[in-house]
Amino acid sequence: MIKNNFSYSVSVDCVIFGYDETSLKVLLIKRGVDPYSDFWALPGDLVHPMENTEEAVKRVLKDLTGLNNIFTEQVKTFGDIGRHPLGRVFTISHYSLLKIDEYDLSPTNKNNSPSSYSLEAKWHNVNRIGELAFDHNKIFAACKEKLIKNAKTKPVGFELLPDQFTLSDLQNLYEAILEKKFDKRNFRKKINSMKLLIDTGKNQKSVSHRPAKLFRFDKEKYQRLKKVGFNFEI
Amino acid sequence: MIKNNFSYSVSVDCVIFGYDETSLKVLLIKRGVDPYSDFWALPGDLVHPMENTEEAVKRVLKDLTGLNNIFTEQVKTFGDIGRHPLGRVFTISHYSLLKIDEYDLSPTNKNNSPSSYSLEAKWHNVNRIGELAFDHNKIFAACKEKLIKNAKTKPVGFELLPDQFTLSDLQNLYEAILEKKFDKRNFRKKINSMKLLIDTGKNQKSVSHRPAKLFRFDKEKYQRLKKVGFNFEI
DNA sequence: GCAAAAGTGTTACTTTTACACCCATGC
DNA sequence: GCATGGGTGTAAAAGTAACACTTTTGC
Repeated sequence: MIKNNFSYSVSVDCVIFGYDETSLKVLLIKRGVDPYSDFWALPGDLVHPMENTEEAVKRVLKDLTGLNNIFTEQVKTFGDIGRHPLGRVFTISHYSLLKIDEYDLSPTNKNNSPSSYSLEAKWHNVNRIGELAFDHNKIFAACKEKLIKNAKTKPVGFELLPDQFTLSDLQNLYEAILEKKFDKRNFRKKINSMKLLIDTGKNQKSVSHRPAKLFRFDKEKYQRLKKVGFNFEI
Repeated sequence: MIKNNFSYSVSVDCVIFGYDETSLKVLLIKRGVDPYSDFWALPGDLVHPMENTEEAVKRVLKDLTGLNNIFTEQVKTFGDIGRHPLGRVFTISHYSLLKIDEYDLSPTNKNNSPSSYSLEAKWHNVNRIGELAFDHNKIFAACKEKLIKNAKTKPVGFELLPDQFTLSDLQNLYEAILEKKFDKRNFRKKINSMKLLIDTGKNQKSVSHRPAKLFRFDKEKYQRLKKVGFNFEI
């Protein structure tokens, strides 16, 4: 047998999380081709010869959502023998966080062109996903675990919220990610003590209760503080 | 151009840490072949067609050290265009922790058969490594960062110590990894409160000061506690 | 007997937790 | 005027940080 060291394929897969003011969601595509035709799967694609891994991820996300500015982080690479029926395919998994209001998936949203492999894309509650294609359940689990871990120590939550949000939005989001309830006053005390939110001066409109203040996350200040050794922590 | 989706190569690289009672070390090999002949590099090898990623890692570690039981964790995959001069090679990096007393590298140690690519293997102080082959400096940095992060919240330190160790050994190790001094009494109080050490009843021998007690880490108890929600933390 | 590291408790300070009522708005 | 979620402070408890002297051994 002639030894050929260049006979593998490499793909990226994205676990795209969103938050719809109620629960944490993941964006899955329904495959339209074999293998695993009609199974729900993670969006992904082969890494092209002339692009870096991160570029492949950005391309997959752009093609699926139309958005360029999606937060992304590499999680883990899966490459077991037999994980793909067509050959040895390693996949570098990532989790991505998108502001669901910037990509409000609806049946009429024409941005939505999942990819040549897929028929449709749909948000799924993270606690209610069934059997996925390939080893995607394993990949999803690893990415969810990483999101949870990161949420505790990095301000990733803000990537899932609209630019302006209320303190209750923020608390509800963290309760959804960490699957844990917080005391309202203690939660606000902690957030407040970090001094990373900017009061926009605006309030909620047309709510049938006292309107909440709207805040923005001060990303620049966070970057500065981080360099000086500050640690975000929920 | 005919599109061939199976034209990449995938390797594993290992950042092997050790601790010699003084400082944190990393085991590097000196390359004996081009590219980067005579450069120090991370041990690694291509993933063979009929082995899983983890098997490739175990093989690399076994070939280099003769040891089977080395703790290992996947860190990050590097696959930029041009990172390898011979083609598109993705490398899945890992950090590994070994008890340096089980592999006491000396010029006469005949276990030491670094690999077909290399001339010699040598421990380097983690703070004094020069320019490495390929993008190995970047890989090393990522793995060191992950080790530091894990050391704070998982009992990985014990993988670097002999089976029996003193509390000062443990403190010195954590001071070396985290580059930070601890108060002796507070450190012991914290370790003690976790109740994860077994007093062997034995003491140090032939030291010209009061001999310290020797302890072992209770791995089984830790596994049990972890399931019930216990979190290790230094 | 002296040098060297082992071992050991108490107090101040900081952080975390628990908890209940008034406020602004829409209907 | 009532239902709804928004907004606020205080006290007890737990955890963390600072600190100094006695003990045991080898030489």
